[in-house]
Amino acid sequence: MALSKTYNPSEVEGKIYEKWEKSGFFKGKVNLNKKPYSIVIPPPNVTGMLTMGHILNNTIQDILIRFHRMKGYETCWVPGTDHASIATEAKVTQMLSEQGIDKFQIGREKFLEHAYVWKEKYGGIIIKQLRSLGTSCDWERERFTMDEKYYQAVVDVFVDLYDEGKIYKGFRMVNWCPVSKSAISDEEVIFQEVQGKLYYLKYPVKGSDEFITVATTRPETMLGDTGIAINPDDERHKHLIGKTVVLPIVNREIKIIADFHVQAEFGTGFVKVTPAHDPNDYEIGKRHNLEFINIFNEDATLNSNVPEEFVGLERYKARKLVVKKFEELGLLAKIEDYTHKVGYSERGKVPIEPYISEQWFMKMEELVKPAIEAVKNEEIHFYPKHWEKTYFHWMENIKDWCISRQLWWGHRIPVWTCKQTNEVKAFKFNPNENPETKKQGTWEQDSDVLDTWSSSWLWSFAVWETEEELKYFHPTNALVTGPDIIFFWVARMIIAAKHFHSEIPFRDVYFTGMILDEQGRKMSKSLGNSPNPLDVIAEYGADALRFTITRLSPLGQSILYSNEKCELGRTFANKIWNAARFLLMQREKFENLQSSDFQPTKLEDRWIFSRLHKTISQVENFIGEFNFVEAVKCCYEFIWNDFCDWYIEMIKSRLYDENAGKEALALAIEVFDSAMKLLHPFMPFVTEEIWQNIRKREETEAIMVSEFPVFDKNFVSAEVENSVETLKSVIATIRNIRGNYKIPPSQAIDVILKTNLQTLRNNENYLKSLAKINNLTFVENAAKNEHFASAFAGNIEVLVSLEGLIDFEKEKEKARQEIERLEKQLEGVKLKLSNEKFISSAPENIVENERKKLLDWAEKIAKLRVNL
RNA sequence: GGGCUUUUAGCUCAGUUGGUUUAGAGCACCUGCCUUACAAGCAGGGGGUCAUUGGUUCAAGUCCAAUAAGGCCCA
Repeated sequence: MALSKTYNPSEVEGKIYEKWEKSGFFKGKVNLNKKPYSIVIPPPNVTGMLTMGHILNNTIQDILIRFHRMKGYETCWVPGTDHASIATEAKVTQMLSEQGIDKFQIGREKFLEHAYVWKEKYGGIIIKQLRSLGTSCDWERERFTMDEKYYQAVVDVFVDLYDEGKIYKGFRMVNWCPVSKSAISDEEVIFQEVQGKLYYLKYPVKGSDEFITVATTRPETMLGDTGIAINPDDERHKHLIGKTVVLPIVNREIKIIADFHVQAEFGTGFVKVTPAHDPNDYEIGKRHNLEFINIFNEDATLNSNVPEEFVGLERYKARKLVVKKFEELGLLAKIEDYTHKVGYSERGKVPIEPYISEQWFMKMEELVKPAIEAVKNEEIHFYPKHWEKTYFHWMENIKDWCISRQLWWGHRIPVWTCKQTNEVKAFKFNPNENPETKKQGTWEQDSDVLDTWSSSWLWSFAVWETEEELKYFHPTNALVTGPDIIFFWVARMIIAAKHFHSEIPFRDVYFTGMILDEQGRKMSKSLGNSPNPLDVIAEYGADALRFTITRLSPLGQSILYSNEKCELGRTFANKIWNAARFLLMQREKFENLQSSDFQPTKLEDRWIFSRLHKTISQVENFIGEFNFVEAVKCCYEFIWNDFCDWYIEMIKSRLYDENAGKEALALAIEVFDSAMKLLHPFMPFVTEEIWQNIRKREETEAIMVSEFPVFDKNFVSAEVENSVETLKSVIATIRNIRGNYKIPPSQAIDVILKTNLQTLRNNENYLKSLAKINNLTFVENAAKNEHFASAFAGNIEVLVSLEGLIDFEKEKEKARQEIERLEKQLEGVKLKLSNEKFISSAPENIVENERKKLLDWAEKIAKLRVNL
C-alpha cells in the first residue's frame, strides 16, 4: 500500500474513530476477571462549547483510560454534562425574550418545557465535539444531572440530609446576583480589581455644628444607613459615642456606636453602617441591634424604603444622584481615585449585591470531617500535592452552604407545605400523588431550585446503572480537573461520597494547569484569544493537538499556548508516518516476513531493544506518577532520536542485502510496533492507522485494545548501550570536522582513529556508512601531520585527512586552547583529590570518578601536546 | 493582610534523594545539504555569572534564610 508523503490526519481520524466506536471498544462493563479502572468526566455545562481547557483535561483522561485499557484493566469512562442552572436559565430566558416571550408571564411549567426543548436541540454540543479529540468515553453511558434517575438521587439525598437536620431555611445575607435574580454561593463570586472612587461624605452631628466624615465606595447605600461606628479606643472621636447624626437626604437620625471591627487608622475613623447591604455591617448591625433597612429590589433598583426621587433608580444612577445631592448640600468633602476589589457574579457578570433574603442552607461543619480525614490519611492523593493545603484551609474554615437558587431550571427543592395543616416536610416523592400524604391535604412545593453543585457533587456514584456496577467501578480511580473547581466540586464530591457511601469518590486527583495565551493572559471571549479547538484539530490533527498540549503542560503549571505550537505535534506525527512509510517500502522486497523468526543478536538490534525496554519502563513509571510530560518525551526521544536517527540509518546497509535484510526489517518492525503501542495513549489515531498497516491484522484487532508492551529487563544492556554511545560519539566527531571544513556529505573522506577499542574495530562498517568514510585506519600511535584535522570523541582522537584544506597554525592554536582549558579543570580535580575531607566523606564512586577524570584529562593533554 | 506558586539560553520549559569532564530539550537563530522514509526533513554550530544576597556542606541550579519581581487563591 502506498502512503502519502506527508501525514494527513483528516483522512484518517474520522474513519478510525468510527471503527472504534462500532467495535464497542469504548464500552465498560462489570467483568470480575479484570481489575476495574474508572473515571467520571468533570461534567461540562450543557450549554458549553469545547475550549482548550477541555482539551487538556480530556486528553489526560484519555491517556489514563487508554493506557489502563491496554494494560488489561476493565476501563470505563463516563461522560456527561451538568444542567448549569443559572447559565442555562439565562440562555433560555434570553432566547424567549428575543421571541417576545416573558418568562414570568408564561410561568414555570411552560418555561421548563421551552428549556427542555432547548436542551435537546442545542445542549450537549460539547459532548459531540469531544469525539473529534479521540476520547474513548463510554458514550452509551452519557449522563445528565437532570436525567430522571439522577434527579431522583438528588432529591433522595436532599431529603435524607433534611431529615438528619443538616438542611435549614433562614434569613441571611447572601450574594445576590441582580441579573439572574437569585442567590449564589460564595464560590460563585469572583473578585475583580476595579478603578473606583472613594467618596468622603459629611454627616452633621445632631445638636452641634460638628460634622463627621465617612469614606465609602458605595455612596448610594447611605440611604440605608442605620448607624455610624468608630473604634472604642479611638481617642480623637471617643466623645461622640452615643450621640446621633442626621443622615442627609433621608433625614433619619442614626446613632454613633463603638465597635472593635472599625480600624481607627483607616480612612476617617468613621464607618457608615448599612446592615442590610454589607456583610461586615450586617455583623455590626446584629451586635448593636441596629435597624435593617433593605433599600433594593431583586434587580438592584431602589425600592420604596428610600426618598421618593430615588425610588426605582438603578443602583449606579442612584449613586450619581446621591453624590450630586451631597454636593448641592455642601456635604461632599472630596472624591479620591481608589482601586479596590469588587465581587462579581460569575454568571451574571455584574457586581453582586449583598442582600438579605430567605434561603436554604446546608450545615457543613460535621459533613466535612470525614472528607478532611480522607485526604489527611492519604486515601486520596492530590497531584500536585500542594493543593492539599488549599483544600484543608477551605474545609477547616467552611461556612454553611447556600443551596437555594431563585430559578426554575434545576432540581426543585423537595420541601412541601400542607395548605390545610401548614405542616412542612421533605418528600422523596410528590405528596399530592401519594395516597397516604394526599389524605392530609394539598401540598405546595417550595419554589426554589438547588445549586447545580449540590447535584453534581453526587456525580462519582450517581452515574452508575446498577448496584453491581457501583460496587465494581466505585471508588473511581482518577479525577482530572482544574484547581478552579477544587471547592465547587472536588471537595464537595469527597464530602458526598464519604457521607452517603462511606467511601472515597476517587483515589487520585490530578489538577491540570491553566491554559493561557502566548502572552500569559487568560483566554476569554472579549480578548478574542481563545482558539476554537475544532479549528485546531482540522488544521493540525487531533494527535498533534493532544501531543502538543501534553508536551507543554508540566504538572500544575500554566501553559502558554498558541496554535503554532501544534506544529510540534504535527511534525512528530509526520515523522512517525514517514518512518512507517520507509518500513513498508522495504517490506515490499521481502515475502512472508515473520518477526518471531528473529532474536536481536547484532549490536544495533540489541541496542534498539535495550532502548525500547528502557523506554517501556520509563513510560509506565511516568504515567503512574501522573508525569505525562516526561512520559510523552520518552516516546518522542525513543522514536525520533533512537529509532529514526540512528537505528534506521544503522540497518540501511543490511536492508539492501537480501539475506541480512529480512532479519533487520523484521526486528525493526517488531520494535516499531511496540513503539506505536507506547505512544498510542497519547496519539491514538496515527498509531492506530500505522499499526493496522505495518503488519497483517485481523478485522477485529486494533491497537487500542492490544496489549501494552511488557517490560523485560533481560533486553536492557548497559554494555551494549555504551558501545553504541561510543560509536555515535566518534561519528558525531567526524561529522563535526566535516561541518567545520565544509566537506559536503556526499564526499567520502579518509579517517584515522587513534584507539585500540575493540568495539570500534568490530563495527567499522557503521562508522564507514554513517560518517561516509573511504579509508578507515586504526592506529595506537601516530603523530598527525599538517594534512590532518584532529578532534576528540572522549579520549579517542579522530584524524581526518584533509590535504590542502588545513590551516595548520589554526589547528595548533585550537589544541593549545584545549590544553589550557583542560589544565584548568585538572587543577580543580587535583584540589578536590588533595582534600582530606572530600576523600573521607564523599561516596566511593564519586571519588573514583574524580580519579578517572584526572587520568583521562592528563592523557588527553598528552595527546594534544603531541600535535603541537 | 494570609496562603500557594514561579524566577535556568532570545522564547517556552526539563534538571529526581546535593556529586558524571563543558547545566539539557523544543522553538527561534547561524552554516552546509533536495544523501532514494521524511525540507513538517538531515548533518553541524553559536547562545546560560541557574533572580539577588547570605548561610549549611568536602561539594549547591538542587538544601536553609532573607530580599526582589511575576502569577494564582483566600480574606
